[in-house]
Amino acid sequence: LFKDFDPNILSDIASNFVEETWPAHTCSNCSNLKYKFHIIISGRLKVFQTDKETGREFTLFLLIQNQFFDVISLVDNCNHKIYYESLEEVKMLSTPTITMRKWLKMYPRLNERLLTYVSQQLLSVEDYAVNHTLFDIPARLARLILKNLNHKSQKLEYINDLSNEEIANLIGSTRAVVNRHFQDFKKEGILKIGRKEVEVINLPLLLKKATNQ
Amino acid sequence: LFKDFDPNILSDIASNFVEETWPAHTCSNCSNLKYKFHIIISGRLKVFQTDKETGREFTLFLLIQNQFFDVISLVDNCNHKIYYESLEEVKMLSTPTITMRKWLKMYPRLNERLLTYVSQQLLSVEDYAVNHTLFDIPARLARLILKNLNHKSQKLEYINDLSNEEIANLIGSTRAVVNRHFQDFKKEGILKIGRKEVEVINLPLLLKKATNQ
DNA sequence: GGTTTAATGCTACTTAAGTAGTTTTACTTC
DNA sequence: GAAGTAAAACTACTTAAGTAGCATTAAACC
Repeated sequence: LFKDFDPNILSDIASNFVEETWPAHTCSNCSNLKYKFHIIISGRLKVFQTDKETGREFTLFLLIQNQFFDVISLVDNCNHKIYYESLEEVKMLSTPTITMRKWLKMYPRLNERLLTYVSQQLLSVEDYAVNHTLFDIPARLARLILKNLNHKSQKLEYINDLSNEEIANLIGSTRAVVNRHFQDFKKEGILKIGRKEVEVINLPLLLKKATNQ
Repeated sequence: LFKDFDPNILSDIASNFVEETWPAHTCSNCSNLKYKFHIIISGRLKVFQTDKETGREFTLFLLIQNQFFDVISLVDNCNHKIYYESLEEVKMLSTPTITMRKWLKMYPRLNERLLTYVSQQLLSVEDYAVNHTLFDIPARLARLILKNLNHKSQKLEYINDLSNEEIANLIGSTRAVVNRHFQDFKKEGILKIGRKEVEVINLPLLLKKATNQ
């Protein structure tokens, strides 16, 4: 975000950030964070929505190192009602929204970088929306796996240790349904599944699943 | 987008735009438009994805006056595979992507304005994703109506003349299902439905539907 | 004004996804 | 190594959404 900035400016900016540490499974909603901007240093932060009636959750993003939140709240008149939860201990830098807005005025290239970032988020949510609308759960599951697959190890990165429940939240389904299809994939020889661990055995078949055969 | 620009600069910019007119129901995919940036003057432009297998469509945006496309393609390394269709005659201004990128470098506040625009698009798609994941079709339909309701006339604006098919594309469903629930809403005294025309009769009941009772 | 076309309305059927509840497994912790 | 806990596996059931096909109505166009 602040790459190629003049060292003096950079140290001034840095002095306005404070380090925060959230222990694993810390929850927070937007209202507590409304007036701060955060940059993640380490750990994964789940950004989600929830329906109190049914208790169902939907994960919009899993933020990692060098990602920010909430960018939307930097933009005037944009209001974001959303929840956050750390999947493990998460370290981050934070600064008041007002300070960040001031820098946006002072250093125009920041806008450019945020534009890139928000555009990627847009593509990511678009992708989710399209998948959810046009594909069934086996296909969405296959696509999630493919998106996070390390082709060398044939294993998942970044989401490998998630429970069925969290996987379900990522594709907009429920634990039981995700598990059902994992079992099917196992029977069909597509996946090898350990506890919180997934390995791809038959990649061509998985690719076929990803497009509804 | 170019508000408050110096008149001289503005006329230079204007000279680099050409006017385009798409007749009603003109289709185009991204590959034809990859190297151009467009600003809509009049008419509605549907931005959608489609599954060739099933023929199902999903409408991401309905763009109107003063909206742009494709902003994503202005950002480096972002690639947008998407389709466009004019719902009626659409007039727009267009300029090469390269020119637009040049201006982004020259006039930093353009980045700021695009950031605002993309952020709103992000919120809009987020809203779609959350609705699709957490609510059933009656609720999504009710929410779509509420979002486009003119509270004075009790009628829909902007999407009032759309067919059941196009409504279905907006909430990620199919024509038959949308029609089924429209009939239910009619029977329950919530809506009065004419051909390509919707009027709200019982707003409290509609609000109740919007949250799954 | 009659014909064509498109949108809507309706019935019957199929199926995937969600739900509930229980059992089994494996990991953690003392 | 035993006890406790959380995740995963499995069975049975319910339901909403999608699909197919046709009938009806309204609009558009010669």
